[in-house]
Amino acid sequence: MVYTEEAFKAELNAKGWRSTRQREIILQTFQNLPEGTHLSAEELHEKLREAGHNISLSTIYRTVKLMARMGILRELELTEGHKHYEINQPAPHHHHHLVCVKTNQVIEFKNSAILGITQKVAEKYGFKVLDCQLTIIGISPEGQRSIL
Amino acid sequence: MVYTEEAFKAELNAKGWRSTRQREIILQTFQNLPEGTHLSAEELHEKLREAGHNISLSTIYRTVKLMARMGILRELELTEGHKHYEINQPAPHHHHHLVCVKTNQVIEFKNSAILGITQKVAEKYGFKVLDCQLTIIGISPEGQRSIL
DNA sequence: TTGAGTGCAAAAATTTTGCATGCTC
DNA sequence: GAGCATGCAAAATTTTTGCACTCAA
Repeated sequence: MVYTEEAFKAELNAKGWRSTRQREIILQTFQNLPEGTHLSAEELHEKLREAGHNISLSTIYRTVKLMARMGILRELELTEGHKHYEINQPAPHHHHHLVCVKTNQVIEFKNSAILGITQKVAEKYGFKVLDCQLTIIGISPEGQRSIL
Repeated sequence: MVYTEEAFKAELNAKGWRSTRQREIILQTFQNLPEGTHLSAEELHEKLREAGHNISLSTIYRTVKLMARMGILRELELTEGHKHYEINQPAPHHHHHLVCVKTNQVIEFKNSAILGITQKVAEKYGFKVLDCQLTIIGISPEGQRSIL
């Protein structure tokens, strides 16, 4: 899935919002990230600065929230203490997370059954689905071995 | 599932931690909440104060984090902007959440297949499971009707 | 007796907001 | 031209931490 600038603009305009340079850049940045990479607001800010784009943190916060509400980004709250965002990929690339409470490691996994469950539940309640996340919290093999 | 004071103490001691009045009270408070109720640190603080227990916010933050790491509480990050905690119920009571990005409403649902998927994934990676949460983010019927 | 746990206040970290200015529609 | 979006700084919110004191093991 590659959102073209035009499609993005059309979707924004349809809701009365506007296409801006900042929003385009942020979308492109997320689309060019290696699969599974997720960034916090601060990390995105830094990455943009490195690329020569001075976009304020306020705008970043406002934009990622907007894009999450549009279903373009997924908002992840894993173990790092702040929110992370990543591109919301459709079915074959869609993944979920396994999180260790001891080592804080995060493993991604895919499972095709989850989407089916999600669609059935959403249909029952009349929801339009933007994203679904199965997060498994547990203790990794390394964590189980550690003394603490 | 009702954790007795003794079982709680034993589990704490087994890891070198201690059973304290504050920890007992917090556990009891969560256990007496109606099913599906989740509280933020601040809400728990207020609830404890109402019940005549003056436990500092610091202790509350430290305790809920500890209990989440023990698997006694689940840490939820739904839409409210801060973490919420609830008792981690075993299978028949275990539930998941459907969240609307427009109205912020949260619906709980149960699904027995999720635990099976979780166990299979955890086994593959050698994880000991503490909790699993399928969170569906979408737009509720009311949200779809709203103009904004 | 030892050191883990608590409370308090201060600090840190993260996110939101008011307002003047800029830019899209 | 109207009003949504941005940037900046300030504020608000949420969470963590240092330290002296308390209490469980």
